[in-house]
Amino acid sequence: MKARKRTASTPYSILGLLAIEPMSGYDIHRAANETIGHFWSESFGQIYPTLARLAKDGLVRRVADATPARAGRRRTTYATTARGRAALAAWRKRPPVLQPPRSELLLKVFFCDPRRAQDVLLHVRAARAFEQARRATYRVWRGRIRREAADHPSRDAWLATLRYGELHARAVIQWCDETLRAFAAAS
Amino acid sequence: MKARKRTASTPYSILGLLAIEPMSGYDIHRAANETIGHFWSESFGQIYPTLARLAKDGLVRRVADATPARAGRRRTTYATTARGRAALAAWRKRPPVLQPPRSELLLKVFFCDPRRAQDVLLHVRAARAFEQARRATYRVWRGRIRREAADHPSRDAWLATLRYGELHARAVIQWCDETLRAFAAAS
DNA sequence: CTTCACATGTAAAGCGTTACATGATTTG
DNA sequence: CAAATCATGTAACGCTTTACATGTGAAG
Repeated sequence: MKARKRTASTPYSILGLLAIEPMSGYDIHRAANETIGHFWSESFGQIYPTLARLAKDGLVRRVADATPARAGRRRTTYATTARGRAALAAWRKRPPVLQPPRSELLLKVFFCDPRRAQDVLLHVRAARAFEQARRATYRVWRGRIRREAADHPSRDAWLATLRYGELHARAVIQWCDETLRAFAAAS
Repeated sequence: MKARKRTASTPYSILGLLAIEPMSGYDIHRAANETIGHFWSESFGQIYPTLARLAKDGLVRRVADATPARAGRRRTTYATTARGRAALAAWRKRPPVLQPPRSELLLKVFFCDPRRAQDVLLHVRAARAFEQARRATYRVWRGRIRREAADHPSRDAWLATLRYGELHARAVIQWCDETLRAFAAAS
């Protein structure tokens, strides 16, 4: 009779997406990439088994396809149930578990050999380019939210997570610039 | 004859710390928390088995204790070998694998019910307090590096990772403030 | 004499990705 | 008809944490 672990937020990420709109597993994967991709990710290997479990537990249910498959195999669309939305609300209230941060880039910087700094600065430049590219993505997303979700009740919440991405990208780019300058001066 | 996975950076984080100074497994855990803790973490369950494997592979070796145990069980101190340092240098050159970001806080914000926004804003306030506290830690660390590593060749690299933490904390705090303001205005 | 800090290690379980298997339909 | 896209699902593997097991010496 021990307290089980219950840390996994994968079921809730799925529940949350289905609460916005009924979707198939395939859609969930795409929607995750296109909306919460800068701070969350789910693979098919997680999505399909989790959907099956949620359905068994009565937190989601199969529904008729609103948008039937355009091509390929027959799809299975899921929607949340009242119990599913209640579970989501309860999860939302619980304080988020902050996962230990892990940045291999910073690890390489920390263990950087000053005589071989160029090896690592290459990675810093790549990181800068990556964040710069993401900034462009964020601009696209911002336009999409403004156009397609102008009156949606969750609009402000979506803009807030987007804003996080922008501020994060700005901070990373500034850090890359400062670091590149500091090591250029040193060499 | 397939290409094996080889993603794990745990052995390199250990190798990197041992390259700075010979240490025991217990020390590695503490050093990780006190120097790279804002972007990396290792648990004992990883450290001890990894140390054993690295020793077997000849990348680290047991050495006599420089600082013998002050209390408790006899400790085992490890140092890097030439092969270990070579492996570390090779790893440093490889582009870092960027791990999919996962922020449960942002997930809760994204799936926030606008009518129950207070539930989530509580988490935002906690996150702000957390980052604020970390800022104080960073000030302590900065002083320690200036005092104790003034002439260490890796000084600039260590300051760079510290600077990352500071910029990150600043960005998060700004985001928290903006978000709290936006939702206060809306309610 | 009990508690705390030091110290090492193993076992189990959870989480997550990757690779693989399968298959239908559209597009070139 | 080949390739791309849509779509679902399983199996294997690897990484990491948590819990447990064990034991010592110092401090209060």
